[in-house]
Amino acid sequence: MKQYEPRVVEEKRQSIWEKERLFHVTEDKTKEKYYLLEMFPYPSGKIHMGHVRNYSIGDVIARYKRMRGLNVLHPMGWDAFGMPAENAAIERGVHPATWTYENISYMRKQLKRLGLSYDWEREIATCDVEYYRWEQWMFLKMFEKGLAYRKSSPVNYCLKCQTVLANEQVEGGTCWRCGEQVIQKELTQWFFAIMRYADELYEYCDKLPGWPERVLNMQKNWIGKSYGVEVGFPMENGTSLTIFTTRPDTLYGVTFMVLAPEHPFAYELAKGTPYDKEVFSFIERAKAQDRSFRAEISTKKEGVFTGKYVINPLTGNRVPIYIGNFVLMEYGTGAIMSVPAHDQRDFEFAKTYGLPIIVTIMPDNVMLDPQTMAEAYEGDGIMVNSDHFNGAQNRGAIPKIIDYLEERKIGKGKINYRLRDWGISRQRYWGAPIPVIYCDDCGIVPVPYEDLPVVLPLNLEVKMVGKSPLSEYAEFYTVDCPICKKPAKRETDTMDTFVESSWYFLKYACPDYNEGSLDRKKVDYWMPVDQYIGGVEHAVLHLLYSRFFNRVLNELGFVGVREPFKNLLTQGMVIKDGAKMSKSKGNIVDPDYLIEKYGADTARLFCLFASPPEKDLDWSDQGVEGSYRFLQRVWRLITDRADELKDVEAVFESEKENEEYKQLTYKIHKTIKKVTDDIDRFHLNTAIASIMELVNTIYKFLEKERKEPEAIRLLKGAIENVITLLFPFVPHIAEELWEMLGKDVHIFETYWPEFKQEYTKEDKVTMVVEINGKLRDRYEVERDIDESRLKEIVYGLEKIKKHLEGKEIKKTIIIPNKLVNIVCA
RNA sequence: GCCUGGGUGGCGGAAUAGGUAGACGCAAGGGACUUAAAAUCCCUCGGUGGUUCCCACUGUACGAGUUCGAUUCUCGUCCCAGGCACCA
Repeated sequence: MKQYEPRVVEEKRQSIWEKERLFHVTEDKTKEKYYLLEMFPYPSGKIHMGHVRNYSIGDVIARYKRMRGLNVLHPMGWDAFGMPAENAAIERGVHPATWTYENISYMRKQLKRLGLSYDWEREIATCDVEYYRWEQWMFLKMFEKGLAYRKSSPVNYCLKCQTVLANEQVEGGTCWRCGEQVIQKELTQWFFAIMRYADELYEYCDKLPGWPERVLNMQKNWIGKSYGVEVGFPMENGTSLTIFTTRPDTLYGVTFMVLAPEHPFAYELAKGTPYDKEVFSFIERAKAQDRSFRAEISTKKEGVFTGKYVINPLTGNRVPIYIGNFVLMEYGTGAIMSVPAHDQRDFEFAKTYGLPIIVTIMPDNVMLDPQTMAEAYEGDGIMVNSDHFNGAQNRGAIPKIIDYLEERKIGKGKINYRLRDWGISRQRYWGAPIPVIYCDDCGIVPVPYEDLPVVLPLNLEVKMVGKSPLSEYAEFYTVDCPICKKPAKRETDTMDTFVESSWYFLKYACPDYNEGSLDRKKVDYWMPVDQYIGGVEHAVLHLLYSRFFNRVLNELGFVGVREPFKNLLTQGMVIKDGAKMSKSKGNIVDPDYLIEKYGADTARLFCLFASPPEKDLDWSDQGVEGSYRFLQRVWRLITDRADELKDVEAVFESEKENEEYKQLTYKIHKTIKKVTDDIDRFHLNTAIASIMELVNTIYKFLEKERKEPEAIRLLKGAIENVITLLFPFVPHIAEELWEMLGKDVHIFETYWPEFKQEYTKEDKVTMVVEINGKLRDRYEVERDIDESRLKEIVYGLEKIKKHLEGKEIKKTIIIPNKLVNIVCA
């Protein structure tokens, strides 16, 4: 018997795969296509367990789909621009490009060592000029359409990373990458107009049945769609103050207005009034407050009276205007109407500043009295103090009130979004240059298409200074204006790296295409991605940006589909000792060590078996041992009798007279069915469990000496199935064993076993016998037994008779082939 | 506060349409083989109690409900994880 040496087996199989270009695909119209994609990694140095897990899951699906005859595109590449490369440059004096490409080559080797079935001929790295030049090209197209624009606005800025961050990249006031507190800074930046797609991105969430509920929920939360109305409150100077509210049903209860300190009217109103000084100092104070501090719920709500009033257009009441630190300029109109009776914040503000409270919604059970109310009533009820809306249910009245406002031209129904446009400028070096030139005379001038790419210069030294390296490098930024030819300056900011990952899945379809950004024909053959697999941490970032970018490219005519990812699987994290595996926690397991010790097949098997893909995986060294043990057990099962089995013709079903043969036949077919169904619904852990069961059954079968030719043939059939079913999970050992049985590996690559329906159900079933829902006995009968015959048997059972003594049977419920429940008094 | 998920043995996890709770694996205990160990193989393994080759009761976070029957459906409570949050 040959010892199981994973390393030898795996290196042998991998070199064959590589030599035969087994995973290379081309567009084949005669076959059904299947685009399987896993989120590409950032080349940080080495792969980690999260990658091993993600890519193992993907590889099972890729290999399984290939075996089922689909034309599978399974690519891999590198999200290669980004900050860590610059940090490495600063810390170790190595150029970001060198660092990145070295990491790529090491990590590529690691992924190959895992036996992942990628078409490496389609590999892309986003830091490659041939990649980002087309991104610059897309930027110019977006600029033409007004989808890329420049504006000055307060932006999130991380002092440690020395760059701007998009809203999506700020987590609880801290930087998503380094965890440093994010500050607000007024800067002129480039933005992508993702808000134009806010509604569609929101509404399409309901048209993505293949996405996890959780992710769609997160995207919806992020987009934050809310229905309401904009209402103009006339001011005494003749203009009007517009506010946004989702609660027009409380309009009759407005007792004051509040403006954001940044509101253009804020200072204007107080000017020249006795409140002038106080208002001015309040605004300055509020503006100086840190934004994340101001956004804290616990921060005290403060305000100041401007000395001016508006008229409530419904009641004619004169209502004072305040300025408050809790009103946000970015949301709605930067001004709110305040209804202290029905909004807790307004209530607290009113109490502090002694403002009146008017109740307009009355709950069913209590009478609200403004004098005694201890808090705002935010629930539903009957409208009161509301003129001709009195007596209406507030919820039902909202559309009618909006109609009423629109008829009188006081207000207009409006939908507001929380989503902001995507700020893409980064004051960093290691990214794709934004292809724009600034000319004193001509203004913002896009780089002409024929001048692309704007190449990121590699011959400069990267060191940590306050500014981006490019802004210090005259050779880069000194340029003549393409229009007037006078000296001008090139943009020195680079694009957010999330731009690269917003379209890489399209480039995989045509990696070598050079005549334009994308080869529409090939893109249309492969898109959409049939299955996308990656971590849930990108639920709003990458996945939302990609949905946006794909729409833009759809409108520009480069891709036929609107949504890029048909099905999404978000795999859980890898946990060890109760915490996410990470260098800082010191609880990492190095994939290299694991592969060295147990081999790639064991590493893959453990990751797949220990928990279902979407859940977190609890790392267990003993669990790895267990997976290794199982593979050795399979190895022995075949190698111990390979010679004996080699020339035997396998059968997958055997005569019904022999009970043991029959049982094994059933087990074979039931396992094929179970594994097929389980892979289809991503229950990879239970698929493996059922293969283990089949192996256990075969060992049981072998406890008796098997000499009859029929037994040997059936044994071979069972073993062949173990190997084919295992193949997507542990391809190296499976192929090796397959070959040992004298079989052709090439057939195997495209073969998935079929089960016979008749053998997935045994002809004898164990019926459960319950009395009043309590299990009392079990009994084996023929499948589909006649009901009256069954009752006769069941009533005659000793244990049942004992329990039924002296009781009257009221009815008997029979679930065919499962259970009998006798209901008695 | 709002919106999603989730809570099952010592542990990771099964139970696809309301029908045998705990598949499969890990750990643990016992045994076989061995001079010994490793490896391998076999047995036991939710809890409590008993007349202990068997039987009873109990058990899927907690409390109700629907049902002949609930881990699964409904309502309420508690806890955990994630998202959003002074968003008007």
